[in-house]
Amino acid sequence: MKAWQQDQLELLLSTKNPEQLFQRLVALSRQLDFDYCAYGIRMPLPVTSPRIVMYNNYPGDWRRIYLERGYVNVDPTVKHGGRSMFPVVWSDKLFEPAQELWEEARSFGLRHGWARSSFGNNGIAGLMTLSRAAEPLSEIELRDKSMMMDWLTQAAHIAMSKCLVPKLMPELEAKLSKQEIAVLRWTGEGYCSREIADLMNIAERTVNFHANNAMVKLNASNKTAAVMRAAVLGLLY
Amino acid sequence: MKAWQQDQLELLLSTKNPEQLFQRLVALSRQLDFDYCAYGIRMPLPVTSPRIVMYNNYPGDWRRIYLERGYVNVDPTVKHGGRSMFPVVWSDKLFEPAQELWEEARSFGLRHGWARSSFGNNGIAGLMTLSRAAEPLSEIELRDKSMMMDWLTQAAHIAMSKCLVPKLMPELEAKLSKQEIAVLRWTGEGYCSREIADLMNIAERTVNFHANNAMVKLNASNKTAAVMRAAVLGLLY
DNA sequence: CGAGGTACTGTCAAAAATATCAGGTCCGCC
DNA sequence: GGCGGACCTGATATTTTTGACAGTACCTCG
Repeated sequence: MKAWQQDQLELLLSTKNPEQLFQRLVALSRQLDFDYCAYGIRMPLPVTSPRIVMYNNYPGDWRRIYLERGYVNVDPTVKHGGRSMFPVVWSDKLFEPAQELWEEARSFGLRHGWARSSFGNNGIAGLMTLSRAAEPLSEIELRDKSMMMDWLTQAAHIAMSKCLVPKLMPELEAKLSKQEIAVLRWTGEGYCSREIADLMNIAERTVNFHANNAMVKLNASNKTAAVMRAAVLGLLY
Repeated sequence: MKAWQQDQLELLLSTKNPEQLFQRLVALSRQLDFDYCAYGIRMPLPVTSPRIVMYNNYPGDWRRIYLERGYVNVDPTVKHGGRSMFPVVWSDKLFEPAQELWEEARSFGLRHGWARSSFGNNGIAGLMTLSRAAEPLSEIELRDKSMMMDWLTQAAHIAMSKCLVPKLMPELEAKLSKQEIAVLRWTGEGYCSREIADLMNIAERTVNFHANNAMVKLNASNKTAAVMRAAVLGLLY
């Protein structure tokens, strides 16, 4: 369990293939005495139906059921993770709004678990879940291991993001020029082209020109979409 | 150094006063053998000049100089932190683009340091910096402590965010209705009111009505600003 | 049962954004 | 010395947004 961190993080980051990367996460989870590891990652776009990818080593049947019934939209751990970076331990109370899911999960041996989300500067969100059938998570165990569990969550996020961005989030690779960024910023602040032209001491036509270029680069169909995309992708800071 | 985590995190979270909270961070930094601790937090709005708050226990003169010269806009650790959640160790190479800052910092005893940024689901960014005059950070030290440094970064982010949001980011407290969120989502996707009306099976006027309510709640002067604010604040997921 | 919140709808005129046309300079890099 | 990129500008026609007017319908909670 020693010599984690540096070495392990570099190893994770050097893994190009997401499946292979996930297998390494599973191995690390096992070192922390968790049979199951699940990692879900959500891209920030499109906002109306964010792209979500999930990896886990759950029993095949449970994987299928979870997917088929769209449990991801009900799962209280997912809901919690979306709103808070605070770790949660599975409990009856937590799963109260999703009895069915909870009972079924347990029937597959997913009885005791822990989950924590992570966020990056690019709008990508991740959720790490560690679980097992046998031993409940005691206070003492959490005291001893939570730091490594947190580390694993962070490491997984960084490595998985890096590995999945090129395929799943090509807009993130867009390079906006300084003027384009400035125009998008002011636009997002609510100023109209005319006002921005005054602020930047350029012609209104030029403001629209930059805005248009940004729209093309971000594959957005209008200014509002361009501003939003740039914003959620962290391109404006 | 034991019994960190749970207890400490709860202690940090229970601290309402940011200055007092920071003093606790300083104490924890000391336990990790760092004389200096600095924590900077950046609110996501307004995008044209994000509100930034900094806490540190640096010598008074250095604090003043850093502020006066606007070093925050030049500081390579800040720049790095804004783009990556990866930790960095201070080095000549890192500070190459800001020689002046680097030399002056060292003259104040800020010779060896480490920095790491953190991000939340609400667009708030944080940067933790741990530093000291005497010993350089060795590989071995990092191996032993980096996990706790990471933990401290995360904990500081969560605690500081919670503590500063009410004063610095009131928009974050806005509660948007389902319909308002739906309208903002589609708007951010680039659809115009007419199209959204069809998608949602309501009148165009109603779409505008919801959009307008969202604008009021978010204190935005037009739809574009409303969408952007909701997006960066993580209100659309 | 009334109050308050959410959802929903209508019309009209002014203001802004978008599409599309066609140009120009300045800079660093190969 | 040319080439690509960022930067800058003009005019016009069409679509969209915004703001301000004024309402109805439903549900929940006290």
